[in-house]
Amino acid sequence: MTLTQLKVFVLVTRLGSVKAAAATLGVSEPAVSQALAALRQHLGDPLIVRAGSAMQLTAAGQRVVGIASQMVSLAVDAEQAARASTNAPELLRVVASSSIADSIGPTVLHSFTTKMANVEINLGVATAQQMTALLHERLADVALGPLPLSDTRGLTIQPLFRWRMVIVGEAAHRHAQHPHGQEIEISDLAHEHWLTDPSGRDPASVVAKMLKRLRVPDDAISVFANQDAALAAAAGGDGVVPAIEHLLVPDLAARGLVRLPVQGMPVEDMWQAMTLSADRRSETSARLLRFLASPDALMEM
Amino acid sequence: MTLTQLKVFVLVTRLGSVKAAAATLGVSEPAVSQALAALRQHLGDPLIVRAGSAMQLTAAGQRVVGIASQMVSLAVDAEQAARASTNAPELLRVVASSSIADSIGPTVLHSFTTKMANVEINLGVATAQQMTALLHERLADVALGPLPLSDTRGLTIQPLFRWRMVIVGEAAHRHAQHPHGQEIEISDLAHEHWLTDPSGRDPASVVAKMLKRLRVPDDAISVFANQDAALAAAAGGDGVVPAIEHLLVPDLAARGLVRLPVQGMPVEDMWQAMTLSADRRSETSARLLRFLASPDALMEM
DNA sequence: GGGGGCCCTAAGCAAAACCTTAGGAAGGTA
DNA sequence: TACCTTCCTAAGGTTTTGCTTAGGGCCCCC
Repeated sequence: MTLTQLKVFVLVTRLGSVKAAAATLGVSEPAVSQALAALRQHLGDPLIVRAGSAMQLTAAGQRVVGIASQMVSLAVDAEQAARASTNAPELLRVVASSSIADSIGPTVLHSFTTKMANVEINLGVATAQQMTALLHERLADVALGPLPLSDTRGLTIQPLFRWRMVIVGEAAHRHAQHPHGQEIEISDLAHEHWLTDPSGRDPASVVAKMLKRLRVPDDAISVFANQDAALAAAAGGDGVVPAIEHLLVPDLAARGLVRLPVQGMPVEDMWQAMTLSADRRSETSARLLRFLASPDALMEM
Repeated sequence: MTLTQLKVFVLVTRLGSVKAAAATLGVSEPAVSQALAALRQHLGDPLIVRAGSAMQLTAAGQRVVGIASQMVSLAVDAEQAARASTNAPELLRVVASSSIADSIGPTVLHSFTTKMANVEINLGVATAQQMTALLHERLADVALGPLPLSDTRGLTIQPLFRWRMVIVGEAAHRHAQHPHGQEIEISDLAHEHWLTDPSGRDPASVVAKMLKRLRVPDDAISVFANQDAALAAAAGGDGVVPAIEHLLVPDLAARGLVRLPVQGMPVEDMWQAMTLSADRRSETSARLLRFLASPDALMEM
């Protein structure tokens, strides 16, 4: 029984899937499956079994998962306690959606570290579902992203940043040719090829919700490392991009791109900052949230 | 950071010595020292340092040891929870002094398992100081032995068995020649060679206390695997044995041995049964203690 | 009944954990 | 000063973790 095995078990339980736990931990699926197998053998119980499409805890699993969760949490406590007692910088583990990690995240977090003495920030990328799991298991301290679809009980959620989604295509795009002032329907774009950053794969993101509403098939969606790469592909005529307005460079036209005049666009959405509920988060996490709500931080974003 | 490393750290802290922790875990001293070194490096703090003859926790060590202790305890909980949920026999880890483990321990514990359905007992040997550490860190459930010299706060202690110590030597021993009815002084035996079972090395035992009072040097004490082996050596004229009266076979004379007529002998002593305090011990541990206090168990012993 | 998604096992490998014996360093003690 | 106890490091070994890719089995859904 190792702490790694316990962490894996807890994550599989919370996410309801071996595959999701593997993605969250950034390892392959067999890695998770084997850690689970080792724990199962050690404890002499399957702990969690497939029940149709979901997974279900056994009786033993139910009792063990709470204990395992405490142990994972205490392991974090131990490391934090040691850091705090040795004047080592406090480590704040922040996870953010791909869009945020590629845009306002680094800037505003760096600004926070310069204001706060002796704090070190670690920024990772996750989906909204992963964020809730990572927060609950104390594997992350602060999460920045869209409002999760999953249960948010036990979390403190605070508005972070209001942004607007626009659709960008090549200047030569047929839908860019409409007479000035005339808008197209979003449904006209249902059969386009769509180019997104990794956030487009996050079911909680506005982009993914829109693509789902349009019933765009998976093979008509290409995921790029970031929005800029998607825009570069769009300039080559590969498709259209659901883009974050403030991330668009001013010289869009120079790159052969235009905002498509889609009705209802831009769509507004709000990114959120999340931590555990007030009594279970660290003081520094709370300070970061307060900073993110301050005018200073808003200016930076 | 592994659970093994945490267990080692907690034991070193409680026992105040790397050497003692190694003995308790049944491994070599470097094994403990290295586990500690790995944890020290991982947490970036020495955790516990030598301060003269004792060891002292650093600030970080003080904060970490409590967390580590909880983690070790939770690991035990997890295994017990899994066992309980799968109808596997509950495991009761009993440690006893060498004398008890070689005499009444196996008998009375076996009797308990037959009375209790689905309980498996694991019997180990430890000194009194080790017993308190093992109980506190939940590495043992019940301890049977002499009253510990160390702090017993947090423990429940219950009388187990009253026994009497006598001194046995070969029939040809010069002190066996005294006129009938005339006793010798115990101090007359200060320069004898003493043969004991491993309990003689436990500072909390009556035997060790007596040898210390007589200022018997270490090289005048030979430790045997059990009392019977010590008696066999005594029959060969190797020395005298501080023996447990009820463990003496009736045909002592046939083996060429006699009880030496020492003044003040036999000395009475009480073995104790110990667990964590009532609210922190398992129900089965409590049942074993109740059983050990019952007339049935007393009969067996 | 054929895909497709998800979980598992197999095989192979690198790294870490964990143990040993041998010997050095640092402290208290005679 | 010399010695002894205790802790640590060094060197070398086996075992366990933890990861990968490859592929088999099961279940749901069409």
